[in-house]
Amino acid sequence: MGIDERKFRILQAIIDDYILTAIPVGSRTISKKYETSLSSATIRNEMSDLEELGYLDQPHVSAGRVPSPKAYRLYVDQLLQQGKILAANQESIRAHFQDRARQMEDVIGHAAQVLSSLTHYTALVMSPKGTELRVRNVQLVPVSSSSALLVIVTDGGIMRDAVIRVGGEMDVEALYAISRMLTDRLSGRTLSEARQVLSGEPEEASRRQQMLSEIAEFIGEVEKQNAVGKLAVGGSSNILNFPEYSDVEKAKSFLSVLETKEKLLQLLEQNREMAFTVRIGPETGIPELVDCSLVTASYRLGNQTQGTVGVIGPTRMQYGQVLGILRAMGEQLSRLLEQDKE
Amino acid sequence: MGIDERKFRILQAIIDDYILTAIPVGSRTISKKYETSLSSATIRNEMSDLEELGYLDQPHVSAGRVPSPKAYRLYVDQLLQQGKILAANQESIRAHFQDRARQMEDVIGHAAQVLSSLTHYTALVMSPKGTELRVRNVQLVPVSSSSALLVIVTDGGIMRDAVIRVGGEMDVEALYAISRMLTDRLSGRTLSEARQVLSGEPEEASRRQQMLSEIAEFIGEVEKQNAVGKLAVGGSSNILNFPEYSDVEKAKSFLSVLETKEKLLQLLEQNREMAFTVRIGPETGIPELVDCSLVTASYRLGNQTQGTVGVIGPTRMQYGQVLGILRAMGEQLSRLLEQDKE
DNA sequence: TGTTAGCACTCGACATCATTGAGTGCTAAC
DNA sequence: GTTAGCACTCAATGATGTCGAGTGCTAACA
Repeated sequence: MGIDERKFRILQAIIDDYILTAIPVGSRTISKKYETSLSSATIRNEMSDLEELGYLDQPHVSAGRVPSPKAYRLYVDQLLQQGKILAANQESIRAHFQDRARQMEDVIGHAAQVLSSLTHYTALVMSPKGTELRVRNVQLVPVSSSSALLVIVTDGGIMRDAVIRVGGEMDVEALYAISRMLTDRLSGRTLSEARQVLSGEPEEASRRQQMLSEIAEFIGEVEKQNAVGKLAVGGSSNILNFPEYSDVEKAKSFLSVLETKEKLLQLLEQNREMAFTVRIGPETGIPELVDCSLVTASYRLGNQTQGTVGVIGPTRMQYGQVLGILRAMGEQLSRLLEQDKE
Repeated sequence: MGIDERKFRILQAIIDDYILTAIPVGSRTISKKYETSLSSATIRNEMSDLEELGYLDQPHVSAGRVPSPKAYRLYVDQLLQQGKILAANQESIRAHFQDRARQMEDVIGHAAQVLSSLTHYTALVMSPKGTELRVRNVQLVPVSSSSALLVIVTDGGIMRDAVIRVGGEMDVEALYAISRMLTDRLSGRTLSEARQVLSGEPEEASRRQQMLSEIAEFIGEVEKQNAVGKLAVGGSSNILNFPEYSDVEKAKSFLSVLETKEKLLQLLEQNREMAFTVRIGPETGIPELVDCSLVTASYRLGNQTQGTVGVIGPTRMQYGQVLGILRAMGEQLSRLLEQDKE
């Protein structure tokens, strides 16, 4: 038994209605609101078939039907295939980024807020990872007589800093000379290459040598920190708008997941190359999120995925709308990166 | 009618019990668990008095009594007066900060996590404000041929950066010269002084002049951004552990407040000079937090308050314990600042 | 004058029970 | 293949009764 066109229409009607109301939908509802040419009895037969096929679940015997993850999957695939994901709200989103924020962290925080208020779901925004960053410039800035600030400029426009102890005093000129030397030696290399270059230095136990190894160590830390992007979460409390989370226990476990950023990052990492991903219920792989869906879109610089924006909500999510908004947001962020790069 | 010693003991017993159980406490409970030498009838008389005095509320006529904010206030004042706030968990907190985090933002985020997991309430940690920062060093680091990264080192060890457009090309040496000039001119000044110095420059429409004014503008932004500290929130979902928030509507409004960081910052700003503050229920001034309390402690560098750590929980909070933990956390953060300063 | 025992009263919490209504599955007729 | 009809199921709702914790008051006691 396959799923013919009429079955599909009915399924779609059920999903649409359930997304709107969160109430199990019965045969009469469909017959009255969507398929007026069919009687409820006919619908019942079809629904019975759809249940057998695994597209519908029945909370209990005398309740209406509820779409299963499999149904949402079909629904979304259809959506994606049709390529109907228009970049909605383009203008309104752009408006939110008028005042150029200088720091990436502000940008992703802001983006998460905007996204959550547009969708009414919980928003996740991941900043660019830094694995492939290349060094452009290295500079030591004197802080006190015995310490200096190490600034590493990379091509991401991103920059990291740390206070490095300079054994004994070292004057401005000396620091400057070292900076030039380091820049010469390291520029164009990735962070891990740079670290290797520094570590490979001959072991002369001089002050300078000690400083270099401290720098190498620091680069290692930066690498580690940057290997995972930063994450901003917006609208965590939005989930409580939905009746499926009026159970406090459920809400709590959901919110707890939001607080462990590692899990979320891992989640956003998967399939990061895809322009869009939709993970429905169990597909998220996180037990606490079994009746949530995660929709993500990537943003890019050139051809390379830089980061991911996503939305988490109940499985009965307004997929079409969310995909549209995510697309717009992704494009906006891509554009932002572009112009930062200049 | 005053509040004699026995009344106070009874009130304290009621508060202690209610903090533990969240169940309105009746006269028999007190007579059995706390004041075994008195009968429940006597306790009842005293409780009746205490209610009349405004220290107790009665949810409904045949229920036990619940402490009013006024009661908590008395309780806490007593606690504070006795100076019994020992820095608890000193060691365990110190252990959490073993691996020195380099960036202030990581530190406050981490602190919020630790604080929330120790107290089981929601934690707030505010980073140092930067109003009174003094410039130590200014450096322009070349990024591309037409832009440079501006790095300003201040005495907070804190540093801000931005990409500045350099009109036309400018070689490394030129940037370096400008950096030295700026450092000479600005070091020792506060940010706002520095901005004034730059803005006061004669209007020569040269490239350099344009760059300087861009720098001045940037300093202005930094000032604005830094005027409010950064805020980290930890354990937002902890509030759901408490029965008073098993009502989803309440939980939602609480969590919504947590998402508007401005309000929280404002809250933490008040009385920032105090070593400790305790705001109970309505005293917070935020309607959504009427049955929450906010306890804060400050951390310092020298004699100056740098930032604030705080805990939000239900009014029936374990004030003693929380104050102890906050104190320890504050001291730990102060120490951290100290050693960063070196 | 303060303390206590006793007692009537109140009221939320909880369990029970009947009612209602939405929805199904099945069958027979169209 | 579609539809009307009907019996059946079951969650939700609301009424009812009981239970128990807790109070306030009074009278007796030390």
